Amino acid sequence: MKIKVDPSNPFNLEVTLCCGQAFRWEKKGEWWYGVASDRVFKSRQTSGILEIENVDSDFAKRYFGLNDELDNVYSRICKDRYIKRAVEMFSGLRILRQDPWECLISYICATYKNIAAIKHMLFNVSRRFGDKVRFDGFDFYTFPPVENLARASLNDLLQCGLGYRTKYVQETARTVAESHVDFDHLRKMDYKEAKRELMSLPGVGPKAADCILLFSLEKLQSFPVDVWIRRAILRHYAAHFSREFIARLREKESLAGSDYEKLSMFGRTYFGEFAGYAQEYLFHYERTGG
DNA sequence: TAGTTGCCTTCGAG
DNA sequence: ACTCGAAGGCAAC
Repeated sequence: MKIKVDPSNPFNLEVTLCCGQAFRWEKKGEWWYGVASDRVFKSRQTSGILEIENVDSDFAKRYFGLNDELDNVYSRICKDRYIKRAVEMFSGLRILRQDPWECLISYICATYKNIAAIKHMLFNVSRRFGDKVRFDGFDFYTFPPVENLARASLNDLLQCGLGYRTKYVQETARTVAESHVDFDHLRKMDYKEAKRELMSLPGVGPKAADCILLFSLEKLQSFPVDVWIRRAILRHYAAHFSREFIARLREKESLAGSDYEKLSMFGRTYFGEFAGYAQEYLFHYERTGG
């Protein structure tokens, strides 16, 4: 299937897949191969044409966030020169709509890890506990179904390189397996309620919850704060906070819970209903050296 | 080459 | 309530 991408509603496949929101896409030749839910599909983009194969167009459009009106998003979040620069540089970066289950486990694994290491862990988990799918002559692995991780032994999980996250993954998988987590319900709940619910799961703090809400549960106002966003705020948005607070932030290695909430709340109120979009542009801009 | 630093943080103890 | 340190291991420098 081919989709026309015109400049008034841009899409940039490469940036969207490389900016660190999803961890299981790989480029082979000129095609990007991905596994979302239990489908393997591939995509490539040349100038104004986006090609997608092996999946229906409704799913692909939703997954790639193509239903978001980016001109509207940009006009809402472009509040200052710095975010404008980030938006211009990475125009067409979109928030993916990932599978909530995979997203949940991914961000439990993501704590205190860099992106390369996260990819490595999730690849191990998928290879060991997922199903093998052959496509275009390559082997892919679906993300493990809930039951597979709920049944997994601590030792098997440990061998995937999860470290201290092992028990969080197992406990969370068991909680989901006992159907104590309803993702469709979370999607309908408001931001604060859904966040509280997610944070009741072991291994899910405020940062992980914000990522899961943004990347898989349609909460586009969610504003995850990691070390890069904290850096961006210190450099470019310090004037929005008190002198003492900024001084404290510069000294501290890690964020206290209340400090996290203060920064995240700033993002949500300053950038508005699409704060999550602003966050991804700032994150990518800061990480790639601006 | 080998060592160090840092990583899209969370949890639990004090 | 709030601070502080520990927790795999990979990868970039």
